[in-house]
Amino acid sequence: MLRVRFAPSPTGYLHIGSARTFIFNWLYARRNQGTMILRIDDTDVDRNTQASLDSIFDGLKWLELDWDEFYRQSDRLDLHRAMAQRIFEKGLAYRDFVPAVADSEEKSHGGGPWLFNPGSREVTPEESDRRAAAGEPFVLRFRVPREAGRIVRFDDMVYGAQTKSTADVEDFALIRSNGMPTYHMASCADDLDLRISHIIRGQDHLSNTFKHVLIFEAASEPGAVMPHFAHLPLLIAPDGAKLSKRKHGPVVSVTTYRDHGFLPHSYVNFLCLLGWSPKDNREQMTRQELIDVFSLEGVNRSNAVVNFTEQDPIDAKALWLNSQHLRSMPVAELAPYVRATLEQAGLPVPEDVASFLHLVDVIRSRFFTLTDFATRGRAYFADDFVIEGKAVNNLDVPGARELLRELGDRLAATPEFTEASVEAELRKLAADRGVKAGVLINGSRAALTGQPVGPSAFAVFLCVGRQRVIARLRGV
RNA sequence: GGCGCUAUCGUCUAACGGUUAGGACAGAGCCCUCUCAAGGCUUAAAUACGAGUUCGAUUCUCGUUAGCGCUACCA
Repeated sequence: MLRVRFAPSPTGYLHIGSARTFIFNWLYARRNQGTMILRIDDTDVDRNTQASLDSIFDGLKWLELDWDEFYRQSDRLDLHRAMAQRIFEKGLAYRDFVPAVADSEEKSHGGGPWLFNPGSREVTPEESDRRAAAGEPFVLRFRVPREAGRIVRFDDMVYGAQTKSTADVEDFALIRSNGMPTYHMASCADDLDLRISHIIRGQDHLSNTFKHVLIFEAASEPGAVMPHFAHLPLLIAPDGAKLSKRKHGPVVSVTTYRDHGFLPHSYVNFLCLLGWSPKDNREQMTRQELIDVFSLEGVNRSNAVVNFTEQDPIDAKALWLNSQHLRSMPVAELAPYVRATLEQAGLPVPEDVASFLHLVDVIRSRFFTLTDFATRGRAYFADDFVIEGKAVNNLDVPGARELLRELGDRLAATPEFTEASVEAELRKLAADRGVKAGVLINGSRAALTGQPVGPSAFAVFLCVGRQRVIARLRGV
């Protein structure tokens, strides 16, 4: 049975890299009828925040991503400690009574890596037990094998065969002196206990995996199968640095894209294209298509740049992809998002469903985000819109306002109100007054929508509705 | 410093020894057109560098350089 997990630590908002890790896990699970597990890795009590946890849930909810099982590590500390104890009893871990050094530089300088505190490995079991019983604090460390030539190896489904000499692996901590398991201990214990079959996570854990292999080997029963590993390339900033809120601002948070009016799925689609490819030049894909085609073989090995600037936090390709989805998805699927956007902006939603769908269908052809419906599309829903500068230019064409008012009068005098009838009326007026139809067409668009650009003008007349058209033209 | 990973157009990527190195976004131009998008066409743009293996390297090997990651009683 295939089981994957996404295991964030609640120490910040939901990062877009984390979101992508969730998505790849989720896609892999859904693709292979597996189980998606959400596990909150909250063993660092000092840094955990409720706000961060909320942000994770909010982000995943917005992206419409779900999971089948939920755990939090703080509920499972006994399991972690028991597994550490088992490793200790096998002699594969030892108590280190040396206090933590405040400055970690102290450890590592001097050329080679820091491996362990001198003497701590050699403390006799009797002395160790005695000092522990006396209440002396200690950190439980893994006793990394020190025989010359000992190699740790594993196969990564993305990065291939990996090896590392144990001479380069330090005696890492399993249990802190305050009794809390470390990330490595808790993560491995849970992965084992939850029978995770594939650990799919960021590449920043690639070198940690050697430690995890050591823990798995020490903690599992003989013959137990180790999880498979698949590491994902990182998402980085245009300057090559890791994305960080402090340095790069809001681009790193999924809420930024939500607030910019992205469709959840199009953002998922965009994230998928960072570090993964279906290899057939397809870019715009539905969620089902993504599920059908996702595979670890398609995952890249080099980091992917999220292309933003200080002026514009949105990657141009993400915006393009959003517009593609916005314009091509079934309008009935889009409508609820538009409805929510309008309601949030305090705009009334047309009651008649059919005409609402038609309206959305017409105006979405020029929009890029959901936000556009409430801003550039405001005049379709409310009367309190402002006429943009460039649109004003269209009205300021000599004679335009008079003509538009007259058009309003003529339309008021004609009961028929279809694209064809409006066009006929407008062209007739232009011919009667000897002006180009464009003056009336562009002027109408400006007067009716406040926008210099938009859908075909005659479609606009119908979308705005007869009453409003007449009122707006006459009031120009 | 040590160890690990990575390296194709500005960006995302395709090409699992033989291609005029393909696609997409962004850029430029043209067409279409009631505006603006969309769409169509065209254009500019890349194999980090150096060796080696091979009849032939983007592709395999080694080195250099660069970037990233790990090197915490963070995750």
